[in-house]
Amino acid sequence: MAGDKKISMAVIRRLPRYFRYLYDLIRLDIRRISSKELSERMDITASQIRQDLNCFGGFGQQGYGYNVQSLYDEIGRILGVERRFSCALFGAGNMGNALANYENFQNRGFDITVIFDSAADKVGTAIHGIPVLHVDGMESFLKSKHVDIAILTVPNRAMPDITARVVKAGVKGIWNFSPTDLKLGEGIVVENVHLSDSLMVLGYRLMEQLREDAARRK
Amino acid sequence: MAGDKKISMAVIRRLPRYFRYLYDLIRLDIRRISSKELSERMDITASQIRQDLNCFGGFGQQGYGYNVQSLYDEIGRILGVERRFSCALFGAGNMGNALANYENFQNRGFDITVIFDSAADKVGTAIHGIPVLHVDGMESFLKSKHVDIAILTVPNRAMPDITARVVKAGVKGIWNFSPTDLKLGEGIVVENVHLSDSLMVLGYRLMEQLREDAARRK
DNA sequence: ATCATTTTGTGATTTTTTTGTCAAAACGAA
DNA sequence: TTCGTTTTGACAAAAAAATCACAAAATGAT
Repeated sequence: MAGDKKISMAVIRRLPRYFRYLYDLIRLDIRRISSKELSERMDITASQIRQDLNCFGGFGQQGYGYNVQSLYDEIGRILGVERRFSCALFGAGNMGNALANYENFQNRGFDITVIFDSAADKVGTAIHGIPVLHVDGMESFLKSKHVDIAILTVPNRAMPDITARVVKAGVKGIWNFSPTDLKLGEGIVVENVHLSDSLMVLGYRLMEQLREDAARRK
Repeated sequence: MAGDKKISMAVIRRLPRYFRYLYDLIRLDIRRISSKELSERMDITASQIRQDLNCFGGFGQQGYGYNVQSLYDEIGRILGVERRFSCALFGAGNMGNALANYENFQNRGFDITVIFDSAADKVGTAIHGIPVLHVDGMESFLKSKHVDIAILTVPNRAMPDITARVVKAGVKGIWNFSPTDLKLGEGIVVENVHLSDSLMVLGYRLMEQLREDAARRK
């Protein structure tokens, strides 16, 4: 049952997907589901589903399956959706703007409380009601207000400086949108969103696919 | 040597990262590098680097290491950076705007040639010089102009319709920014960017880290 | 209440991925 | 050239992840 040996990252990264599918089921008013049926919807094996869920405890019932609502609640609890994190957004450029305006994050428990930038025409304004402050003032801000997560959408060249200062100020989580890989000490959690890497992989796979299509059509 | 047995996705997903590091080395005017030194910079094992690179052929030289420039060129060639893809962006919201304005994608060979939206106040305008057309006209547009990739940043509810139409129009690659998982037939390449999944994983890992910190401090 | 059916949880097995190891190749100093 | 050093490429071993397979539990129809 609820064994407490280290859960692998592969499993963790699948949890949000389960969470989304379960939410869909709730909206469809489906009350129970077997690993088999879920596996068909999600296009993974039933065995994997059972194994994944069992990392956290026996949520299912033999001969019945899983109760959708309570499984949803359990996964939500594991992912900590009820918890709230205070976030500071660095960089009010294109991506920064998009993130600041994206309400879903607030709904998911991530509150962007402040935006830092260095452009004179942005400092003093507000985006989606969130004040934009000059990045020079980050230390004093972070000293008075607790911030859990720094969301980094600053240009590459600014990354080393900003990162070092953010970490020094005690921020423990980083959501990184720059292509830079952050090499940070123990105790800092970094989650990267490398859009250009993703795009390059898409390009590679698409080329491969087109090559395959051409070969078949030959 | 250049064996042609299927390259695993795990390897492919690491290539853009090698590519970035090699570019950094070029800018630092470093001409040659051993797997050992690269492994220290990238924080992976030298063995993995050698194994990864050998999937595509013997780029290195014993006693010398790898020539940075030619390795960079090789990986670029594998990733197809010289190829150009024509892209259509669907959704001129926050994320759509950010992507349309992000010049790096154009530089990487992905040309956004058109933007589709359904909002009356957006249709007819241009974003970053790219015309915004009404989504109703996508079929006729896609019939006359070839489009390789659809970039989807439309609301969830619009996804099923847009996806079906895009695929029907012959688009072969999809860069998906919606939380929806696309279940499409063979021959369509989908690359997902699930921002909220990434954020949830960050939240989970951060919670875990904070718990650990607390335990140590106890 | 009985029993055939469903379906989980779990240990075993297989597959995939990563890491370790070393002979052979190339280097570069003397 | 010669020889000790460096470093790859390839293979072997280990670790991690996914899948299989089945006993045991619960269901639900009769």
